[in-house]
Amino acid sequence: MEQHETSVVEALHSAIRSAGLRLTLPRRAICRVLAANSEGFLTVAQILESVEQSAGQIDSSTAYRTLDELARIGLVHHIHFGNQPGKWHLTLDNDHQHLVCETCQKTTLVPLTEIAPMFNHFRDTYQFHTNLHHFAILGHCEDCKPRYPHDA
Amino acid sequence: MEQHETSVVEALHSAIRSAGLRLTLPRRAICRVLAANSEGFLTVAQILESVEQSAGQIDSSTAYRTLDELARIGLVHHIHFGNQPGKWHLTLDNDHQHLVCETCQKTTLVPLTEIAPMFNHFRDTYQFHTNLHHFAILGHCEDCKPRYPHDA
DNA sequence: ATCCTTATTGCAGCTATTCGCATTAGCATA
DNA sequence: TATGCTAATGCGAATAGCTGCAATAAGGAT
Repeated sequence: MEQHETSVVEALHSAIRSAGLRLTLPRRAICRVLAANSEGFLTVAQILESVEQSAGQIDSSTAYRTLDELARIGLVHHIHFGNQPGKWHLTLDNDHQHLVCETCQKTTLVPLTEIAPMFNHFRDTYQFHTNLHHFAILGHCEDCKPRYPHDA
Repeated sequence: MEQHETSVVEALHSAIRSAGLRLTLPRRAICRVLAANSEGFLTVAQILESVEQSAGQIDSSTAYRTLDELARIGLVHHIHFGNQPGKWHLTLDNDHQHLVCETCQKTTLVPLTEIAPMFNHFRDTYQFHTNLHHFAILGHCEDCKPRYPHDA
């Protein structure tokens, strides 16, 4: 395992611990897989497969529950592209947001500073506290033309 | 059926026809149910139940496919609240966006004019065309305290 | 009114995801 | 290091949602 991966795993571990969650074997294994694929979006099936190779088998319900917890404490996103199974993605950096193309899944990072004004507006005007961790913005990139005019 | 509901149904019918889709019995039934609940968010299970009372039974796969088509031509949203089944909502008016509380599901409407600047920014800066129809903003209302500090 | 093309439907079966509950194992404390 | 509390796991079963395909029915053309 690379040095960088190791430090990502350690960061995840300490985040889990400081959120008051227990650091179990399945959770360690999932953290390792996520850290080894910090660039990509993984399905639960892919995560289970990877875990099985490095550690033992874990139950899929455990994976779903763990990923939900990690999302709740802000360590991962989950995104649905069209009708495909949901995908999970590390979000160690909390300083940007994702614009994801629903067609080609190209992801563009937007600094939080560019979108914070809108969320501050929601908070001040509507007393609504946006959950940035669960929040990814879907649409289309320039290359992937929408099928219907209204999709623009 | 109220006068208003009737006109909503007719608007849906003509939108379906002008999108090049066929106006079938199951689709008519689904339109009627949506129009009768234009304020709320309905699960597929609720839609099926309502349809069964007014018209005959329709298959759940037909409902899913019909709702997908309606979403594609911009007549409905679909939103997921946490881990609950997805919900569908009429969007005849395209002039607002939804802020949805993940805990109590209270929904706040925000005029599109208040959020358009951000999406225009995405378009101009990143060539990213946000899909407003599939897009709902999740978070927490003032009354539903987040369980973890970072959720604020 | 009938015919023809093909979009839609219903069915069967499958994948994805969730839930309840008894058992196990973190980890705080003694 | 041993003990106790309870969060988390694994299993089984249920629900949600999707897909392929043969049969059906919209709706344009005759």
